[in-house]
Amino acid sequence: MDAQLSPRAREILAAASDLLEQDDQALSMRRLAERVGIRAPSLYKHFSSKQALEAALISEGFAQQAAVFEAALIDSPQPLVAMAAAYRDFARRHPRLYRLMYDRSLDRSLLTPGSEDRAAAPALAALGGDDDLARAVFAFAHGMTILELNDRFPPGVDLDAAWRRGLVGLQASVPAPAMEDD
Amino acid sequence: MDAQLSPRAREILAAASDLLEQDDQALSMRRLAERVGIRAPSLYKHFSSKQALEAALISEGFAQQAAVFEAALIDSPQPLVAMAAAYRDFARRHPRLYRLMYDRSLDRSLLTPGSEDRAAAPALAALGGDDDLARAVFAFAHGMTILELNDRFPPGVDLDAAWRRGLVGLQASVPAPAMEDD
DNA sequence: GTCTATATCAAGATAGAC
DNA sequence: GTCTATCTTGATATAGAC
Repeated sequence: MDAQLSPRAREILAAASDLLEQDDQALSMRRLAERVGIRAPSLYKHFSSKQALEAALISEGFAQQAAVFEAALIDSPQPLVAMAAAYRDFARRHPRLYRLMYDRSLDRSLLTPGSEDRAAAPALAALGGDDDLARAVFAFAHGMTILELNDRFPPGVDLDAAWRRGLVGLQASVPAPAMEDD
Repeated sequence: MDAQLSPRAREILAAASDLLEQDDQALSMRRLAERVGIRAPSLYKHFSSKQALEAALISEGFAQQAAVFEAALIDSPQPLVAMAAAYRDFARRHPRLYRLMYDRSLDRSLLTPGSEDRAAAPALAALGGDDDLARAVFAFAHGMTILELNDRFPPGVDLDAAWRRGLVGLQASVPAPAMEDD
């Protein structure tokens, strides 16, 4: 992944990834430079702008999501359930990256081409190619996830139960996988 | 609503509401003061901080949502469908207020007491008091809404269809309203 | 590819006079 | 309740030397 990045740029990106998860304001060009051991203006030799750097982080995030979703699709007898668990888990492990990826509009011209689609493909496959249903499931998963990150559910509630309830309802209309003898 | 606010504070709040929807960075204390016709430091005689002012905007937003949801609950033969339409409509009419209300954690001690619960109550009633299902429906509605605002669906897709698909699935498990002769 | 120096701009907030 | 003056802090980014 990110084959077009220089080794130095990759080091900077790794440092940015660490910084991002520290706290909401941690990722500034100054702090990133300090972390890397150079001065802030030098960063611009590697990334043309902060936005470009963030786009690289986002592309990496999509690649990570794609990997875990593909694993869920292959390994599990209930791909959608496994994918939902993986979705929530990714966001809880990287909450600020998740926000960076989903809280705003994307300038897709800055992303690694195809990275967003690759993350979405396994879910669409699990849903039998039904686009409307895939959008509804995506919305449900994102809603559960971001509302949890934003503390919008009362403390102590059983979010697993809400996830199950939602997935059961949405999944009712999924065509069953084809049998071997069909 | 907001009975504890002075008339002047209410004027300021109305100006803040206008400014907020102008663009993402429009609501600063300086610009707000200019809009109102005073200097920025004077605002602090009316709101103790920018956060307090934002909390007042958020409380107002919840009150507006409560009003439209209550209307949907009373007027419609399909309250959940009507509420979903009202939910989406509110967010599209006030996209930046909607983001302010839902994009981050809330300091609920700054809100008008009960405003958040009042907005949630009609949906819970429409769902027969099933908390898990209410959370799933809330997550679906928020997800559809915020992903639309963030341009996360391909251009030109039929979002009405995705809304219907989601609501139909989730609603399958809603207990039917009691019949007169039950 | 790194540096120093700097431009440019913006933000929230406080002190104290009137 | 308004003002002026100011504090404090922060940000992204560029120019040009080495």
